[in-house]
Amino acid sequence: MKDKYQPEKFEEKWIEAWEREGVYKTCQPANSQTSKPKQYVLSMFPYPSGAGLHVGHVRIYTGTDVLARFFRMNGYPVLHPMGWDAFGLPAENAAIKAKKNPMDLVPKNIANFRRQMKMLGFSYDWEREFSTTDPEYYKWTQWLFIQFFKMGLLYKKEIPVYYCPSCKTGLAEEEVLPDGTHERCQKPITRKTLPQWVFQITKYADRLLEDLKDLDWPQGILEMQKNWIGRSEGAEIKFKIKNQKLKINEEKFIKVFTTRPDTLFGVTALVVAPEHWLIDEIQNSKFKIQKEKLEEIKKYVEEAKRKLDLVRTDLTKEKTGVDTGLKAIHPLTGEEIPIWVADYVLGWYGEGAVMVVPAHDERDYEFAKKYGLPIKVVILPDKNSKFKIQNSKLQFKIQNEWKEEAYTDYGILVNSGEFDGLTSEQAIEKITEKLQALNLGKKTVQYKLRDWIFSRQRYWGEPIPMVNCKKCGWQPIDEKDLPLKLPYVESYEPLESGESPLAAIPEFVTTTCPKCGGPAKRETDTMPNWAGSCWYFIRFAQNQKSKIKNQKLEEEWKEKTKNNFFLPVDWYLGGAEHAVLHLLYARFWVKALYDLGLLNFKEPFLRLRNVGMVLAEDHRKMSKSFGNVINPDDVVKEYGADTLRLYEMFMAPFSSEIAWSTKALQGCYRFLKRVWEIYQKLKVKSQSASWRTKVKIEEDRQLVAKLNKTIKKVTEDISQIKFNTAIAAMMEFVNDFEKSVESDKNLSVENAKKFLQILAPFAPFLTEEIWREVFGEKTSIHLSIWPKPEEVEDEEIVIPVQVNGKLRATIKVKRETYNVKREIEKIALENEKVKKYLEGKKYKMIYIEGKIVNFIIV
RNA sequence: GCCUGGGUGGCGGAAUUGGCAUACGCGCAGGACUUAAAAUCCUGUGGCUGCAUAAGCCGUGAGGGUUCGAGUCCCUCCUCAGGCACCA
Repeated sequence: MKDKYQPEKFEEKWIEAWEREGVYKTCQPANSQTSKPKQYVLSMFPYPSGAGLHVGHVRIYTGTDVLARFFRMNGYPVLHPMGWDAFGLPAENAAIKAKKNPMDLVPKNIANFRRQMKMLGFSYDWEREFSTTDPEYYKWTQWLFIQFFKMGLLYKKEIPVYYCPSCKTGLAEEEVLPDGTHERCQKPITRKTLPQWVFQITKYADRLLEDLKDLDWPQGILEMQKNWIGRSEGAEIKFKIKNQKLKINEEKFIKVFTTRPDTLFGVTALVVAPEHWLIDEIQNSKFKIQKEKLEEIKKYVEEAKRKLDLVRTDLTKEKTGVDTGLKAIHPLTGEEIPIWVADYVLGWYGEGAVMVVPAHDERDYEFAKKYGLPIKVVILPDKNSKFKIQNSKLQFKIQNEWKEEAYTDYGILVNSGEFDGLTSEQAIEKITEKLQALNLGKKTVQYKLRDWIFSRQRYWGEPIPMVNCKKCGWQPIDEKDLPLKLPYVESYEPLESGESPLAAIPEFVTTTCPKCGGPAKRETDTMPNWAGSCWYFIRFAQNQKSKIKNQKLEEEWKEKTKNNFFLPVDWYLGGAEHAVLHLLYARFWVKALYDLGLLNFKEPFLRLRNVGMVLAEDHRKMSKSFGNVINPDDVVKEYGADTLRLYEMFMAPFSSEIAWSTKALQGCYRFLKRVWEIYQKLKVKSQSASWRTKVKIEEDRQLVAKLNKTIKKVTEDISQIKFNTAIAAMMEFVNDFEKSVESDKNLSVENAKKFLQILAPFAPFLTEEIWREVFGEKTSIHLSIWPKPEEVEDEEIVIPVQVNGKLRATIKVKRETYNVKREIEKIALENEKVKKYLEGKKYKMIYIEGKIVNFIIV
């Protein structure tokens, strides 16, 4: 009587056995004498929500688990860890909702996540597990903050920030969705001026861009990072301000940034942003302007500053602005041009001011048309192009058609004095050179990237380890006082003042200055949820046990980290939603740590692969409110962990989105069941006949050939993250295997084991059970050595035969003759169908060795 | 508007990188087992013409091109998804 496939009967047993036997412990070769390179295989670690593991998590983690198991069996030293990203708004908001302190709630959630991960058989080295909320971990996050502060990358500044009135906290620009809502709570965002810690990521803009070229990342993600950093080359040009109130010799300039210095002669105005220093000086009466104008400007600027960038940058909105009445001097023509203020100019980009070239910039044209500014054409598509300007309307004749638009492409210069006749490319060089010679301009580079606001006015984050002393300013706390622990509090909800709840705890706030010993106040802001994930991958690799007493933190860090065997990460798998933020921040930290001499590599993640989302059966996102959530616990209970793992790897390429399909899941269950039954039959055979003894059995040669092809395919596919086709190949093999089991011919024990081994990364439970129960192995299949495919050549190969490019027949050819063209021709012509088409015709024969024959009738 | 990916049966998707299009799975149809259903197993399954498991034609978003040969390369267009968007 053969056993049925009942995963629930053995899966739990193996979870315990693997743990007891230490099967997945990280092997750190003493002197890295192994010939194979280390493989650090990492998934983006989860925020442990109360809802437990999502089937989307299961997909990423199965992906890295398959890779880790594959590399382990292939003899590579593997680091495959897991931890918890538990600080931040989601955990805190959930805690507030549940009316429980996050400090109590988070460990419960973690325990549940850990249980589910073990249930799914993920081969983590659990000894390295930690949570970003462990004081022993955030001690180091705080220490790193201090190092960054000391190197001048962090400073505190009063700045208008995005502020979420619902979450009562300041936000980074990246946390604001395009519709002006908060990415976490989806509520509208306003502006508020708050003192904030600012991280100068912009100092690394060029390196963050430059080093992308060495990364093996998805093209789309690289592009998104490039766009986000947004480098553009151009010129900075100085326009002198003319005003009677300025003293003789006192010169004031407005600087603008432009990528098109070739259009300089077409400038008919300057526009500054409402935040521009000139506007402040006008309001402080530094410049003499008409009283009505001043009122108008004040009103306009106040309104603009209240608006979000998102509203200001709404493209559909009509442009507005106010003429300041001030004039600037054109650097090359000496003409006087008006200075306007308008909110379509962004204060933070470039110099916060632009030169207006209505004829060659769409926005400027729109603005000039509305306010009747002069339009001056200085670039033509080619020498003989025609254009006309009537009543502030500009038209170009393009391909015999008059079109009303600004001409924004490159072309030939006209009305540009000595530069007439040059191409735009030439003029950009020449005009910039001339300005440089006059000390009125220079070549420069601008970035879109903005500095990173690093403060959060919330409870559930790493306390910022800084103290404010009236005498000494901001001072980092002494390293012997690290970690600065987050106090357990009764009231952890944000304060109405917009401050962190820590500000309401006098025992926390009141302290002494680490420098002078005088009275001082602690910083009460906490770090954003990104902080912990900026270096967690480093922590996993550190040998966490070695610690010499009284060792300085810097020494300890260097000892554990600098020549660390496993760093950096070789394979990083996760969702594309982290394309910019997390990945950019982590790259930034690594570069800064490199500069501090704390790391010896410059990029954290060498290979990145995205995982596609798992949608519900109805093709919508899984959500409680839709009632379409699939719980991994339920699936495992009904089908076993192996089925769930296999299904999620099989449904589509790893990076594609999939919609849940219980039917397809059942298909994977059937496959595993068939594998189970095949080996049960072999077991029966082994007891009744000679199968497991040393006596030679007759093998099915075709099946052996198929097996070796399958091993080859699976080996290649796994290392290219093509899990779906690897599984398809194994299914194909099983289709044949199943038939052969019924016959007398068969596979040898060795070969039967090989198939189990290649299936093992996907279905670790089932394969382990068979490995030990059917084959009587004493050590885990997951520590066995990956099979090498043997070259088994088919005796005959099949070659398709085309006539005039259309398939007409296939012929079988003996392997020893397949490279003899004349033989192939002879065999092909013997084929009835081919004969029919070629009878009595002249033809030319094309033969691609071993691939195809094509007869062309001439 | 700009950037990046895609578009292949009823569905999810394969295709050795220019060489038998639709592997594998789901679904569907027919059959076996069963009093019956579920489960399981077997067979078939791109479309059209045909009694046909005869023969042939058409077929990878649309149109054109290169080639003995195109899902794959080139040009033009349509369309879907994601990202960015007054960045001067």
